[in-house]
Amino acid sequence: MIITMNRNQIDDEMTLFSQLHPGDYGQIPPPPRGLKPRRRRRRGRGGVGEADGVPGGLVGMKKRKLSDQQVMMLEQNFGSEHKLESERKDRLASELGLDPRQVAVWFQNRRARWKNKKLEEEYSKLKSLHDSAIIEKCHLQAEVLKLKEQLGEADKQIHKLSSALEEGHRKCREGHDGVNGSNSPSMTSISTEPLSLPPGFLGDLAYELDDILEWLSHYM
DNA sequence: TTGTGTTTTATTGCCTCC
DNA sequence: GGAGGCAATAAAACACAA
Repeated sequence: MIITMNRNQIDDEMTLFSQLHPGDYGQIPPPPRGLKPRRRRRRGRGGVGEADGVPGGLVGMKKRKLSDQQVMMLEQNFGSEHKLESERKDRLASELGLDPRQVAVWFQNRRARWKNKKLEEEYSKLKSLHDSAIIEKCHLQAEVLKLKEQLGEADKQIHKLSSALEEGHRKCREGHDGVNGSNSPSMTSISTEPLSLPPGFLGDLAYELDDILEWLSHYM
């Protein structure tokens, strides 16, 4: 898997990584103060073939792949400890018939690979967390929508109810103002009958409304 | 065989720590 | 100031499709 990132992304990842793995060997150094643009280095295969001044004594050495045996041994050592003290480096080098510098370089590159792998793992972990958070968010949004619809419906019913109450009230007043007699509408005509609330729709509120209606029929 | 992409080995330049 | 670490990068080695 190839991840292409620009410098800023990499820096962000590094920061994240160092936060997630504070104890890991690779303490990411703080951003260099007054970061100078890196000087483009000159190359020239002269490095390897130079007669002198080449660190590690790789003079005249052609770049050569390490044998499976050597790699296995190095991997074993890396597995037990990612850091390489100079004593171990020299011992390993002589055991494997390599230059100590080669051993150091191998560890260097191996640490870099290990770090990249860790980063990729961390990335996939965070990505799956992010994905499930997105899904959860969708569910919650759908739920909010549903609840809003229910709320609108409840508002309508409440409106209906209060209109019915008002109507009852009005009729009641008319009854009182007119002749006390047979044609006065009784409070029992105020009924919640036309209100077809879904069962359990208003919950406890429905009981309260019944109480209110009863109370009104008593005192009006 | 050859072009192309990936991996591995090695170098360079900079930084930190002792 | 030197040793050692790291990022960036070059270049050899390797894998593999066309």
